[in-house]
Amino acid sequence: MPNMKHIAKMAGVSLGTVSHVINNSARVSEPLRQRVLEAVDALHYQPSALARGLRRDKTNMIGMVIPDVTNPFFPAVVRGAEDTAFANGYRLVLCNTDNSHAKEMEHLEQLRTYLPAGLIIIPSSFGKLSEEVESFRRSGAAVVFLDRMPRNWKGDSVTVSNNDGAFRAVQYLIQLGHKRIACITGPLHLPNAQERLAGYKRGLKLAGIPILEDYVRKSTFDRVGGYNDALALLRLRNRPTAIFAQNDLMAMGTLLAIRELKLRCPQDVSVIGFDDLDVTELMDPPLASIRQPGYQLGSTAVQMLLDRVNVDEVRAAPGQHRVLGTELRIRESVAPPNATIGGKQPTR
Amino acid sequence: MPNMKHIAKMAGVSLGTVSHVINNSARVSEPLRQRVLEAVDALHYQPSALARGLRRDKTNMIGMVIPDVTNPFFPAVVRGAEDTAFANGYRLVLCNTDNSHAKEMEHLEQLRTYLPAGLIIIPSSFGKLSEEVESFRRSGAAVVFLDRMPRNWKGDSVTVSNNDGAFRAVQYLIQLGHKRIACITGPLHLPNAQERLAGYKRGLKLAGIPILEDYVRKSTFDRVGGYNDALALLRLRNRPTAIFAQNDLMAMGTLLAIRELKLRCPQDVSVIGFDDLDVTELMDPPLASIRQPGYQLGSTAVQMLLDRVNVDEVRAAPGQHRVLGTELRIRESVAPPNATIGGKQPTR
DNA sequence: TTGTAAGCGTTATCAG
DNA sequence: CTGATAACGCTTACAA
Repeated sequence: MPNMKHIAKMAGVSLGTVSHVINNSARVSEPLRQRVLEAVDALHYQPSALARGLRRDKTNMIGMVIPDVTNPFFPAVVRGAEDTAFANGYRLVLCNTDNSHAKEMEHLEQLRTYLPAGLIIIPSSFGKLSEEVESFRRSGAAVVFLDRMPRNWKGDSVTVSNNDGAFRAVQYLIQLGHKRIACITGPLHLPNAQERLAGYKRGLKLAGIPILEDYVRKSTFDRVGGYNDALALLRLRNRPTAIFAQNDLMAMGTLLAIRELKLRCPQDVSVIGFDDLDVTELMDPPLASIRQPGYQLGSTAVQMLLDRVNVDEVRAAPGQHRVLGTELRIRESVAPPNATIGGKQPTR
Repeated sequence: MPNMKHIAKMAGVSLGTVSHVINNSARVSEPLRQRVLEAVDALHYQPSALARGLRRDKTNMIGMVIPDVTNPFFPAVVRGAEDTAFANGYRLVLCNTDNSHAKEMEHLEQLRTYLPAGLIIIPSSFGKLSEEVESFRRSGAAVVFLDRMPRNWKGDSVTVSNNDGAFRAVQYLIQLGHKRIACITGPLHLPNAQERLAGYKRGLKLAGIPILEDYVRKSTFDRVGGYNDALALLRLRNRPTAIFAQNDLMAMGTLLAIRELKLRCPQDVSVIGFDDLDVTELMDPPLASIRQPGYQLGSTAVQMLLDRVNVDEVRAAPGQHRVLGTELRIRESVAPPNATIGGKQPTR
């Protein structure tokens, strides 16, 4: 592969001049500039990102740490981040933590040694994380937390209005006449799960409906979790008439559990999710959900990160917490309790 | 951040010795070894991946180029790749090409300057691609094509039995009594789309059913594409009784088109997809599909790549073409033509 | 077994 | 405006 020396020789100039031309770091006379550019073109020269990074103490990579690409909510986020990063000349290094603290830490330690320009992280644990994240900042990388963050985080973050979204979901169910409303939560050490739970409770409280312990099931943010905890809920003597699942994957598990028990959704049980994945409208029944702007979450995170890295006024500014809105999407998986749906055949 | 010099000073040894301890590249006396290790621990030292890569002419990154994480088939592949890479100490750099040749090339050019150990690519174009890929190999990176590859590619690849999968889908439809079977294809410059089309035609031919041009719609591998071309098919005077969509996203679009025209699936039109995404069983109606082993595709690709990089016997071996099997998954979206489904209410 | 030093491909400083 | 030259942090002959 050609390097700067080759270019310099071919163009008959010094190394420094080549560098200056490539980086516009000093005025170079037009004839020399041209010769350099021609050589670059002729040899298909691309500067070594490694050497450059080593020298500059910073690369054009952005580390992105997420729990699991396989959860359909995250790809949209990743895509938003990737697009914005790419448009600005940055590259994304994707890391799956698989919800494991150990994996998360290992990824971070490794990532740091590449001197990325920044780090975007959807954390799945909060133990020694802050410490590790601190050393990213010390090494000059900008850090943005996405979707969730440690309690005491003072830096940049982008999240969604979890509490509000959950609140409105519950409010809508109540408005339909539901009183026995259950909630399947994500792992409660995750702030977003907590916030959604808080929103759920707020909704019930406001309507004067007592919060039953049995109706709150701590689960995992996946289909299996939703399935298992929905089964448990549906087997209660005092079965809920509506279930709010804290994400769509769990809502899907809930639908499966409802089928399993030969119940019907929404006639016997209403279900509402959170995320509003693309497939919700195609489901049986179409799943009501709280929409989260995944793509925007990712692209906003990268934008904030790059501003902090490149914009002088922002570099030293205090941490920004950006909160994006959520939106209730009503679909056929919710109905009044014990409703016979007018004009519609029961779905299977 | 601490570097090797710090460790050397702290342990009272030379730079070279530290390096030897860290890489096990030479026998170092136990006492020195211990002192080095202690210093490493005390300072939380991590070698700079940039410096190391620059010196070794190779990093522990694997570039992964895919069309779009947002297509739910790819995350499984990415996840399989990520897991296997991580387990072997490698990191994945993810690049979305958005099905654009330009983006693809730009990603590749940039990627190469990081001297990745390898490249896994699901190509979305084939123009100057081979050329660029060649320079990866010259720079010492192993390259594995995934899911599709250029005609003349002689290196490693992992694909699935596209032709066979499509063939069996069509065969099944025919067996149910269908004669008017349409096919919505992906972009035909993509080999996998071609193969699936060939499998479709093979199935029809074998049954002596003529292949109608009107029944083959060249589309794009997304929901909108499926929707539009399904609409066109469903408006034909001689409407097909079954539609084979070359991926699940297009099959979903097809279901939407069917609803739009107030037809019913499967009573009026049977639909079968390709991919077998996780959500298929929850759809309305549950979507029949050809299963592709996404995760395995990704993990196999990384495995092949690492073998070529690290295993002496493999390094110089001729390119391997691994083909993974597909599997027909029957679900309620297919039925005999004009069937009144016994005991079931028509779905909506 | 351990230390020394060259060099990987850049950038940045400093003379000229 | 241009050219030497010293880092950046590491690996790897080679010398001691």
